[in-house]
Amino acid sequence: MTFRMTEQAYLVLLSLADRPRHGYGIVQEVTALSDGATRLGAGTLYGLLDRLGGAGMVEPCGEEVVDGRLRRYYRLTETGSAAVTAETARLRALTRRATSVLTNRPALGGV
Amino acid sequence: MTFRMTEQAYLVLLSLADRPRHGYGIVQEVTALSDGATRLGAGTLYGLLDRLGGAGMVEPCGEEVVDGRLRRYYRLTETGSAAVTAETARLRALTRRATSVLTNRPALGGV
DNA sequence: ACGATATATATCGTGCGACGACCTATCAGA
DNA sequence: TCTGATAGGTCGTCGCACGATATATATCGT
Repeated sequence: MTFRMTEQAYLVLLSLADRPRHGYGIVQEVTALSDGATRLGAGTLYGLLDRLGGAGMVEPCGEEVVDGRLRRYYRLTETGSAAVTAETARLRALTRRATSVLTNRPALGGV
Repeated sequence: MTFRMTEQAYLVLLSLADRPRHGYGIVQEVTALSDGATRLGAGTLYGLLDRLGGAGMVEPCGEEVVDGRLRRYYRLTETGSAAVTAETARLRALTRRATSVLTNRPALGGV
C-alpha cells in the first residue's frame, strides 16, 4: 500500500484504459502516449505491474500464445480506472494553473 | 547532469516562475500550486535545490533578514525558465491525449 | 548462413531521489 | 511558558527507475 502515483505508473494505467494489453504491448503504448519521451524498461514495467497489482489497480486477465510466444494480459480494475481518471483531472488542473502562471509573469526571474 | 524532471522538481521550478522566492516560500507556493496535494519536506526541497542548481536551472539571488530571520532567495535561470515552459507543454499534451483516451473508451476494462 | 532487430517474458543490482526525523533559531500569541 | 508558524539545514532510509542480463522465437537484410 501507500502507493506512489509516479508518472510511469500513471502511463501504465493510462495504457490499459481503453483495453487490456500484454507487457510488451504496454511498453509500446506508453511510448506512443508519451510521444517517445518515456520508454519503459523491463525492470520498470514488471516492478510497476507488481505494485499496481498490490494496490488493486491492475489484474492479470488470461494468457494467449501467438506465434509460439506467450502473451500475459493485464487489465484495469475499477480502482485502477478511478485512479487514472482522478490523476488525469489532477494533472489537468495543475497544467491549467501552470499555463496561467507562465503567461501572466514578468519578463524573467526578477533581476 | 542527467537531471531527472520529476513532478517535485517541476513544481519547484514553477513556483519560481513568477518571481524569486526563499526556501520556505517555495514550500508554501508548491502547496498552493498543487492544491495541498504536494507538501515538500525539507529534505526534498534542499536536495532538489542542489540538483536544480547543478543543472543550471536555479540560482541563489541574495539574502535578506526579516524579523531577525534569514531569507535565502532563489530564482530561475534562462535554462530553468525554458525547462518549465517545455515541461508544461509536455504535460499539457499528455493530459490532452489522456482525456481523449478516457472519453473514447468502452465501459470498463474489457470483461 | 549469419547477425541484427523485433517480439515477448522475467530477474537482479545499482543508484538516485523522496521523505521523514531531527536540529537550530526567532517571533507571535495563548 | 509553551506551542505553532516562520526560517534555515543535515542525515538515513527506502522506494522506485533503470540498465544489464537471461531466455526464446520469428523476421529481415546482407
